[in-house]
Amino acid sequence: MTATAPTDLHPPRHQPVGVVLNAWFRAEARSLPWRRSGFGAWGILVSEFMLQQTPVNRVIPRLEEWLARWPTPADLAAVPASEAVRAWASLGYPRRALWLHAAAVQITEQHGGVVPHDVDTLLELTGIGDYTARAVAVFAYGHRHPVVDTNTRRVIARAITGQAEPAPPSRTRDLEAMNALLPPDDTEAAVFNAATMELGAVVCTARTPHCDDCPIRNTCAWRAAGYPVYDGPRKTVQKSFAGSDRQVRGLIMAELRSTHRPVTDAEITTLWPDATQRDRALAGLLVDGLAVAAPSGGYLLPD
DNA sequence: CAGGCGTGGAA
DNA sequence: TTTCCAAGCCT
Repeated sequence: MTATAPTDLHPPRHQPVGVVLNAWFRAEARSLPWRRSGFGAWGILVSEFMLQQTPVNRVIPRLEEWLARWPTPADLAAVPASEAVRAWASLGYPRRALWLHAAAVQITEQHGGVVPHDVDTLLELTGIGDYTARAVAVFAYGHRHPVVDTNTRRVIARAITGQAEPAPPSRTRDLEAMNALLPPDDTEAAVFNAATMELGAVVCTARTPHCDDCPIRNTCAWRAAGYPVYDGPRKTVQKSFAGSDRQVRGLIMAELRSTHRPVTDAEITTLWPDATQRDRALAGLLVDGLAVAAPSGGYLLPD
């Protein structure tokens, strides 16, 4: 064996993070439906709606069913919103089903049935915020923009800033931080956005990060600092689900999804013992458009 | 801008 | 058991 060359003793330490992460992503990324070539902008859009606050493994079966039934925005726009809410099943946050249906109508009526390309146009669609607009423009159409989600914020906080957790989200600051890391090439930038999210999802996870398996551990600022504990402001704690208005809303929605007939007040009464909370939950669903009063009495999913 | 909005799996 | 967390958005 020959002696190790000096260059091997001092490998490049500042290879752009994008180059390293993209190579890792191309070798290690999970195979997910929306990453298949030719998946289509509509499929990407539906997947992004479903993935808002809902884990990947729970989304996949609903997504496949959804796209088999409604392969284009016009297909979804042609059915009542109630069908979207039923197909949403128990993914949670059923307002998203309503918003996705509304977006399909907008796309069909205002954009010729084609999912818009531009971030600003996408932002005008119901239920699409800054993350989803950028995700669609980048992952469906290959445009070069920073895409920042909760995974991205955590990866940047650790690998770049050196903190265990990100500070509270700041749109301007977060986008600038990601923009500074974005590779110049459009395709590489899109892959980098996905790779950063993937790293946060499977390696640089919230609770027990797998730092030994991390492709950028050698340049990670958090690791270099000795993994300091987070000392910033705490995230607001969510009220427990049991006994919450959310739980009552969920029970009523499950009942509405279970039938095409009006659900009567008597049936709703059996779902939850506390009348005040029941009334509050039902009123909220009516305001949100997830339930409507049936002409003959009782309540239905919206048309 | 803080709070509300479902559901279920994992630690 | 309880708590945390999961590709956010809207008001």
